[in-house]
Amino acid sequence: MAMDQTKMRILSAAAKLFDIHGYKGTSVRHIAEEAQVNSALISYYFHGKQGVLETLIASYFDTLFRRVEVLEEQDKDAPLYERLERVVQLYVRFQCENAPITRLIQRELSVESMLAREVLTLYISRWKHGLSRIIEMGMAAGEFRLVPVDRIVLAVISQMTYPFLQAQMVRQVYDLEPYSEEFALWLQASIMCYLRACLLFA
Amino acid sequence: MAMDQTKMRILSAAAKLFDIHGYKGTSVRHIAEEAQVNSALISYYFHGKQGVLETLIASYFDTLFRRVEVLEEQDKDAPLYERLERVVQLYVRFQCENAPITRLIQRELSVESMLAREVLTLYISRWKHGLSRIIEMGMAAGEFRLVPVDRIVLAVISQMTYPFLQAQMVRQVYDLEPYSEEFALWLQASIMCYLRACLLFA
DNA sequence: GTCTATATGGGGATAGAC
DNA sequence: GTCTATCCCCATATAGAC
Repeated sequence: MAMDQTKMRILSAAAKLFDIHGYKGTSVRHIAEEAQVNSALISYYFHGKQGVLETLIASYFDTLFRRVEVLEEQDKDAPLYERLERVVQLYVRFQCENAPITRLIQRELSVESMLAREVLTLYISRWKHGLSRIIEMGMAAGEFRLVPVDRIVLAVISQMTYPFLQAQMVRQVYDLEPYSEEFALWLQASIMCYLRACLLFA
Repeated sequence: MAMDQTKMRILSAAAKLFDIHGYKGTSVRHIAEEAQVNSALISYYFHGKQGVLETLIASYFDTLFRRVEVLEEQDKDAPLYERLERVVQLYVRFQCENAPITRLIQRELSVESMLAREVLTLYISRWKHGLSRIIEMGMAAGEFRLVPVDRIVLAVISQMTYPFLQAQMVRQVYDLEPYSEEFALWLQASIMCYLRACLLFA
C-alpha cells in the first residue's frame, strides 16, 4: 500500500475514534484496527499516538487559517460589518464541516497539558485575533460602538463552538442536527444577531 | 478516620484531578495519593473509579436543582423577565462556584458513553427545561416576542458554560479570570443583554 | 474500616525478520 | 514499508489479613 494512503487511513481512523471516545479513551490498537493497518505503523509514521493527535490538530488549523487569509485578501476593502459577517460565516462553516475534529480539539483543550497550552498560544489566540481585529477596526472607524472587545469575542466563540463540542446534547436534548447545513445557517444568523445588538448604533 | 471524612477526601481529590487531567487521565492510585487515603478504599466506598464520578455528578445536579426549586418557589409571582434574570444568575453563579466539577462534567459529556447519555436525559434536559419553561410562559403571556425557544436556550447555555469548560483559554488568551465574582457578574450581564435583544419588544 | 499483596488485563512502543 | 512477537509499565479491582 502507498505510504500516503496508509497515513491517511490512520489519520481518519484516529479522528473518528478520538472524537467518539476521547484521546485517552482510544488505544493505538483500536486505531490500527479501524484503519485496517498494522499497529506498529502508527509509531513508524507518527512517532506514537500523540503524534497522530498533533498532526490532526496542526492540519485542522493550517487549513482554517489558509482559508481566513484568502477571505481577508478578498474582503480587504469591504465595510467592516460585512467582513465580520463573512469571517463568522467561515468559522461556523469550517467547524461544521470538520465537526469531529472540532469536537476532539475542544475537548482536549480543556485538559491541562503541554499540548493544550501550545495549541492555545499557537492557534487559539490567532483565531481570536481574527475576530477582535475586525471589531477594533470597526470601532476605530466609528462604524461600531465602543465595547469591551475580548468579552464580545468570547461570547461569540462560545456560541459558535459549544454546540459542536456538545453534539450529543444538541441532538438528544434540543432535537437539532449540528452537522447539518441548516444548523450552520441558523447558528451564523443567531451570532450575527448578537453582534448587531452589541456593535451597531441604534 | 471517620467514614464520612474519608469519603469526602476521596471526592474532593477526585474532583480536583478529574478536572485537571480528565477522567481517563486520572488513576485511582493518584486519587488515593492526593486524598492521602489507601487506594483500596475507593473501590470499597464507591465501587470503583466510575462510582466516584457518578457520585460527583449526582450531587452536583442535586444541589443545583434544589436551589432552582427554592428560587422558583420564591419567584413564582414575579414578572417573567425578572424570573428569567434570577434563574440565569443562579445558573451562572452555581457554575462559577463549582467551576472544577462544571468543567469535568461538560468535558465527559462530550464523549459518547452510557454515562453521558444518562446525564443528558436525567439532568441536562431538566436544566434546559428550567430555562425554556420561563421563556414559553413569557411568550404565552405576551411579555416576550415569539421566538424559537430551543435555539435561544442553546445560545444562552453556550455562553454560560463554554467559558467554564475552557477556563485555561479564558485565562491565557482572554486575560480574564473565570472563577472570579467579577467574571460571573459580567457573564450574567452579557447573557441578559442577549436575552433582552431576543425576547423583549422594542 | 483499613491495609498489604497480588491477580489480571491492557496500554504504548520497538527490535528485528521479511 | 510492513509485519510478528514481545517487553515493560501501569491500570483497576479484590482477596484476605488485621
